[in-house]
Amino acid sequence: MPAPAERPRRSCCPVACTLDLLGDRWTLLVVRDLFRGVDRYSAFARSPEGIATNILADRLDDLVANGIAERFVPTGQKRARYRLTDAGRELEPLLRAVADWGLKHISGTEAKLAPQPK
Amino acid sequence: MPAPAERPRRSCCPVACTLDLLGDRWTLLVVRDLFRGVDRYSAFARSPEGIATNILADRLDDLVANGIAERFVPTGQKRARYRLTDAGRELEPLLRAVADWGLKHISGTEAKLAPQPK
DNA sequence: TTATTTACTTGCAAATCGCAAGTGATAAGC
DNA sequence: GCTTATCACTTGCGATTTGCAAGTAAATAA
Repeated sequence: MPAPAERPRRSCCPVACTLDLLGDRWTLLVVRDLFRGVDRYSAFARSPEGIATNILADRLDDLVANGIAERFVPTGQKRARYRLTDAGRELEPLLRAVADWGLKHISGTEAKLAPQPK
Repeated sequence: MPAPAERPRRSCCPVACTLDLLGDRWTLLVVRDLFRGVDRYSAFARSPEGIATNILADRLDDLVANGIAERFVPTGQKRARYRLTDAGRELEPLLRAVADWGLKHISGTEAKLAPQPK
């Protein structure tokens, strides 16, 4: 039972609807990792924030269900990987705005966000 | 006991830290209303998403505690009002990015965000 | 002076979170 | 080829948070 998933829409406001998909403490961190090129389950789990594995599984499912990320298995391999969809990639300005605000207004924050190395 | 309040910081990532303050389903909607000039408790509660009053009280407290909004009582009046601080006003690009993404990628969303009519 | 509204608070059940501990498949080492 | 470690999850469960409904005291309106 995922958290930011298919709930009844609260209003037709684009802010409210986007928050229905991304509005929680973890989803955007997974998206941030996807932007950094993280693509394996265990790698997301190793991020410094220490997401619990059940939550990670939920969030990845949500992101896939909502068309922001996709799960795939590279040919010749067996283990799953994740990558951003086009819609997911278009979250970059949003993510950047979040990072910029944090850098400016929360002391002790450090930049590290880089565009996908590839 | 507010939700997105003074928790131990999860990491020094500006995205994570910003999410510690704004990462839930309601906080940014209250900020959106503040941008629209909504300033009274009852008016926030009347927004179409229908925030529960206990949650509204919590979120307003959080926003004030985190320096994003401030509570004030106009001279000659008795009832409280709320307004954005400078830091809060600088959330505009973030809010706009959230709205833009929703408008583009979630069907049925309608724009309405306008700069504070002042 | 009485009735409304406003700005909250309180109680409580249901949903979600976060931790710890599995589990079975895959890959690595010998 | 066999053993061991890693990976991608799932499960259980207590603690926290949510969301609904109802209540309250102060302020404003009638």
